[in-house]
Amino acid sequence: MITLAEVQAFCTVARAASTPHALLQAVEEITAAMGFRYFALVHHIDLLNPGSTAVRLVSYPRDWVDAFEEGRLYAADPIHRASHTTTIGFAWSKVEAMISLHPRDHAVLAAARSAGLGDGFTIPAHVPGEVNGSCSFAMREGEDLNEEQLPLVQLVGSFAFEAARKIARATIAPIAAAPQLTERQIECVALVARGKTDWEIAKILGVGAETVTQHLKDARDRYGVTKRTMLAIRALFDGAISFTDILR
Amino acid sequence: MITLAEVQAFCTVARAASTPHALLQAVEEITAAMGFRYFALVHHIDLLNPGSTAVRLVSYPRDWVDAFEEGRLYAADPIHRASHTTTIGFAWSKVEAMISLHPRDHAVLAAARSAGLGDGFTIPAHVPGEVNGSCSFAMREGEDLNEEQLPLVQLVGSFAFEAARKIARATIAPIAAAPQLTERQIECVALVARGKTDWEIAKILGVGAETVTQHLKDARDRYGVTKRTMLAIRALFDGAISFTDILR
DNA sequence: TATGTTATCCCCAGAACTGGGGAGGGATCG
DNA sequence: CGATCCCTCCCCAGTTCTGGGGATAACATA
Repeated sequence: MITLAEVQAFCTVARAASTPHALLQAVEEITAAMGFRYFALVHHIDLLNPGSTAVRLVSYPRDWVDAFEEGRLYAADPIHRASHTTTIGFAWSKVEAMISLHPRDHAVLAAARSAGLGDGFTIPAHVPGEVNGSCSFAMREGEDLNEEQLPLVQLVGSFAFEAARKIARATIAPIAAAPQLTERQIECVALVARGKTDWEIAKILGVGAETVTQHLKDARDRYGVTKRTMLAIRALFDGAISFTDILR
Repeated sequence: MITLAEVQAFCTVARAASTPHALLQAVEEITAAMGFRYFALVHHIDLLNPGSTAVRLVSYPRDWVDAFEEGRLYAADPIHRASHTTTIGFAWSKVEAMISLHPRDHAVLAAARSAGLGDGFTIPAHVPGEVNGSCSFAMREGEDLNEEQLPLVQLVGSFAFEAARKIARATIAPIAAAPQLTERQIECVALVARGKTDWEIAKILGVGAETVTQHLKDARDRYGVTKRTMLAIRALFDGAISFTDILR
């Protein structure tokens, strides 16, 4: 069982780390201290993309890393998907309660098990306008998570990710600087996201249809997209609109 | 100085809380136990919006809450802005190092101080596709933060926010059970979400354009929606596709 | 064997979106 | 006062979606 003091010490070391290697070492040490065997500290993007400068520190079994990359699973991994639905850490055994699993997802999880991964704990890391990431710690198969210390594991994960983010920040190209939409544009986009046509939006807002078309034209321009679908999704992604605005 | 055991106890209580009131009480207690005077657990959106189902638990000085709402500061608050740039908690005194402050921001901070707020600590809470949020704890003016326990404060903030999020979500009528899309349909929807036309998707998948149109027709039927924008957003919401698939 | 699901392809007509162009009024800020 | 931004409205041509109606073949399953 790790102590709070150890976590704080790790936090200090991680904050001071200026190279991926230094951070890797610190994370390796604390991973072992917490009783885990493996960890993965990653941004959820195409790991095969050669231009990628994202965060990536991994100590998973070689077999699994290979399978993961060759199968391009970074896009399909149910653990990653689950991490997009919460702000706090979660045990992998609880994933089924968080998202609905496709047969394909079960296959991914089975593949991970057969590569030697047991249960694990993943701490999500989201920053609006940046690619999402997470920090995961895993046991060998058959070993059990120590429920008691999961809060501390979450702290470690958060600090580790932030440290990695700080190191990589200079080189990561943001998806795009989030442009600011005007109030009217946001209202229109929110209604677009609810499947309304320009004409319907115009009726709802009490303006002419041409005006709505114009607002959406401007909004598309700001995001540099050409389709209203992309517009809605980009606005969703950086928080200009939210699911709670849309689904009621 | 609060202990880890107390944090864990709070976590259990918060997780079990089913009403805003129950959570409020728990947060109030632990706020005092941590040596803070005030807290604010909020989604960063228009607090005046009556239809809002957002998280909002606040115990700030009355003066400040009023000023905040009347001035519509939720959009401009530098603390909120700063919370959009990180994944871990930060002391308000460090905000200047995180974002550049306009004269207007200094005015906001000065207003907070004159309402009786001293230094504080804010834990960001982001979930892709939801409005951003944060959990803040504040001292009275003149009192100092206890640096030692900030990691634990961060844990409390995270757990509190997630609990509030869970409660807020439960009060919303649950969306119709997520229909399963076929693999091909999901591929098409993922590409729709990236702004592709049917013709482009057909080229990418190596099939006829009519086929793509058909897949999307079927997918729309399953979700019971009539617009591809809604289709993409619904698929995003229940995890059939993820931002990771889209923004790459 | 019958049934259901999935994936593939085809046609068409009307509705909706997109990207160009333009214009006037009001507010704010230096 | 000029510059800039925001909101409002208008026209047009071309592209794209959407909702109908079909079809065939492969595959699993009952």
